[in-house]
Amino acid sequence: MSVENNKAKGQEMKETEQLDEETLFVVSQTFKALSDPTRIRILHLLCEREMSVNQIADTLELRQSTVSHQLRFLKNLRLVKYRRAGTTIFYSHDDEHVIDLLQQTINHALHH
Amino acid sequence: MSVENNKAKGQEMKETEQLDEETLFVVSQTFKALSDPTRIRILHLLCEREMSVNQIADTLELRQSTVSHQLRFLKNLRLVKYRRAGTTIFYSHDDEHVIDLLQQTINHALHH
DNA sequence: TGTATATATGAATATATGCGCATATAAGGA
DNA sequence: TCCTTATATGCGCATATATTCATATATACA
Repeated sequence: MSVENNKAKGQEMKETEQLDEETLFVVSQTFKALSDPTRIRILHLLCEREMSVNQIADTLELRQSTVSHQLRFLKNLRLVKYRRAGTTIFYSHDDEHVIDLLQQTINHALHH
Repeated sequence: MSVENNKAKGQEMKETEQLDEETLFVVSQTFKALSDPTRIRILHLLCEREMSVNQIADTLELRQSTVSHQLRFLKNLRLVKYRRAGTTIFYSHDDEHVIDLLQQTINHALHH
């Protein structure tokens, strides 16, 4: 968790200072989550409302296993959460910051 | 390339509407550029000032060829630009939006 | 032209990633 | 309990990616 660097001091990162490994890992993981078209489509769907695995698969025309695999990926990074209702599991987004990054970038791309 | 979607109308993306392929591609490429620790370190360096290939390699303790390969990647996405000075080539960032995404995410990671 | 320095590039390799199939698990109902 | 539905997961394949080595290119200068 803590390292022998600037983060320990709890202050702003100075410009030239190098990033500590943990920060580098977290940042790269965050962007990696958003670097795959399938995951982007899933997260974009979940921006608006929770959906079951099959609903997502049907909507995006993906195999159930593909969706499940990617949801596990997103769940491990705590970008989505879920609730069970009988045999159905509803997923929803769980990281406002990441959703924000996604929306910003989508809007930026749409407006050239 | 084009789909029966909303972007054609040139209006804001409605919530549930699906992303067209081109937008999906641009967005995923953008995040992919930021998903690698080496590229993050390079871009983070270039946030402050322009640097030559060797300066980057020395600072980050990377091989010259590694830096050069990644700079080509970033250059192809127009995230960096360069200027030549003799035999030395100075690189600098060239996409404020992407630098913004990076800074946001670094700060978010640093402040938990 | 020849040498030195800086950068770029191609090929090879190792690793990571995304997907699909088949199957396992879990919950609900007859 | 058996059957059905919904979801999760292990494995393997194909492909993508990052890095390194060796070498090519480019510029400056003697």
